[in-house]
Amino acid sequence: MISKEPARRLDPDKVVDSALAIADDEGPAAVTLRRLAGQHEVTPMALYRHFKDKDDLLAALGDRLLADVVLPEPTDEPWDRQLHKVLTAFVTALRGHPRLADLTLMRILVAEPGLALAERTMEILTEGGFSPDDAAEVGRQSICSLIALVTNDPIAREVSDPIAREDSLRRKRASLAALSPRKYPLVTAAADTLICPTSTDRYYALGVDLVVAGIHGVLKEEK
Amino acid sequence: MISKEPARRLDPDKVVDSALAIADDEGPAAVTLRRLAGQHEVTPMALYRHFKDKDDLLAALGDRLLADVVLPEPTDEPWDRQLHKVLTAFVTALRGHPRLADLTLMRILVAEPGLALAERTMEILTEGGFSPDDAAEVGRQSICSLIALVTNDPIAREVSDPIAREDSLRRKRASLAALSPRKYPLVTAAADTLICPTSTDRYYALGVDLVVAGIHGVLKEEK
DNA sequence: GACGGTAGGTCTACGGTGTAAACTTGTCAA
DNA sequence: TTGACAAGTTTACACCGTAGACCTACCGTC
Repeated sequence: MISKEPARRLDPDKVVDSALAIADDEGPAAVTLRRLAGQHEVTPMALYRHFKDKDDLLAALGDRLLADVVLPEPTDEPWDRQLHKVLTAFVTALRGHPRLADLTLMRILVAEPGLALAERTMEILTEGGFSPDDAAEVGRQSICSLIALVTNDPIAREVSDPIAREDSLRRKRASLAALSPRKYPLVTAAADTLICPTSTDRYYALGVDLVVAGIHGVLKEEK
Repeated sequence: MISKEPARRLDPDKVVDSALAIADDEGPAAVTLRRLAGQHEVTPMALYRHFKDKDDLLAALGDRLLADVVLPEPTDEPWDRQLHKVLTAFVTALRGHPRLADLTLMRILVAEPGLALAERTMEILTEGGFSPDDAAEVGRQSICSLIALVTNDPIAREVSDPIAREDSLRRKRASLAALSPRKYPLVTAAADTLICPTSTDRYYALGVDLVVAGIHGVLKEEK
C-alpha cells in the first residue's frame, strides 16, 4: 500500500556509476555485463531491461561525462577568451576519465548537455566572425582534438598500478635510449618529454592554447 | 628435393594484408584470429607462430600504415610550409584507413617509419624556434590531433554499405531537425554541416591548417 | 647419409563475452 | 478479483582469445 517497491531494484544510474568506476581504473574493456550484474546482485540479462545493449550502456556513460561539463556564463570578454574558457571547461570535465573521453563525441549532438556545449561554441565562433557552416566545421574539429588530447593523456593513460606504470615507462625509455643519436638526434634528446610530458597541467594548457590559436589563425587566413 | 617448400605457408605479410582489408571495410572489431586463419586455410593457433598475440598483430597493422607515409624531401621553403607538407603527408597516408588510424600513435616511437616522421617533425619545429622539449610536446599533440582528424572523418567513418550509411545519416538529420530552433538556433542552422562536412578534401585541408596555425600561434605567444 | 633440433603447423580445451527467447513473479489499475 | 505489464531469471548459443601438448617436415652438423 505504501508505495515502497522493495522488489524493484537495479537503478540504471547506479549501474552507470559502477561502469564508470570500473572503466576509470581498469579501462573500458573491463566493463562487462556479467561483472556489472554481479556487482548489483542481479542476472546479466536484467541489464537489458534498462539498456538496449552494451553500446547503449556505453552511450549512457558518455552522457554522464558530458553532464559534468559546467559551461561558464557568457561575459563581455572578447570572443577568444570566452572560447578558451568554454573549451577548458570541456577538457576539465573529461580529464578525470581519460579512457572514456571518446565516448562523448557521438553523444554531443544527441544529449542535452552536449547540445548546450555545441550551441554555445558555435555562438562564440560566429561572434568571432565565422559563418555558421565554418563554425560547425571548426568547432567539430576542435572538439575532436580536445577529446584526443584527453584520450592520449600520457600520464593518466598508463595503467593505474604505479609499479606496472613505472615499469612500462622504463621499457619505453630504454627502447628510445637504444636508438642511434646520430640518426635521431632530436628524438633521443627529447626522449623523456616524448614519452611523458613534464606537467599534466602544462599538457592540457598547451592543448587548449593550440586549438584556440589555430582557430585564430585560420580566421585571419580566410579574410 | 628441389628447395621448394610446399609445406611452409602463411606469410605474415599476407595475414596483415587480410586484416587490413577486413578492418577497412568492417571495422577493426571484425578482425578475428579465427577469421584470419580461415582465410589462409590454417588453424587459428598457427597465427601465434608469427604474432605474439592479437595486440601484436594490430601493432603490425599500425606499422603498415606508418610505412605508407612518404615524407617530402627537405627544401629551402620556410619551416611552416615544410611542416604543412609533412603533416599533410601523414594524414594522406592514414586517410585510406580511417578506422585504423589510431593504431599508429603507439607505434610512432617504435617502428622505423614512425621515428623518421618524428625526427623530421622535431627538426622542423626546432628550426621554427621551439626548444627540443617544446617541439616534443607540440609535435606530439599535433600528431594526436591529426590522427583524431582521420579517425573521426565523418564520411569514411560511416558504414561502408551505402544504403545503411544513407539511412544512418537520415536518422541523425531527423534527430537534429526535431530540435527547437529557438533553443539551438545555430546548431539547427548548421545541422547538415555538423553531421557531415561538405567536402572531404576541405575537411582534411582545414584540419591541417588548424594544427599548423595553432603551432604558429603558440610560438608567437611564447616569445 | 644418419640424426637431433627446431620452426611452423594442428588439436583440444578452457574461461570469457554479448545476447536471443521463453519463463516467472510482484505490482497496480480497472 | 483479475489481468496486464514491467522487472528479473533461466537456459542456451555462437563466438572470442589463447594456453598446452602434440606432430612433423626440414636443416645444418658430424
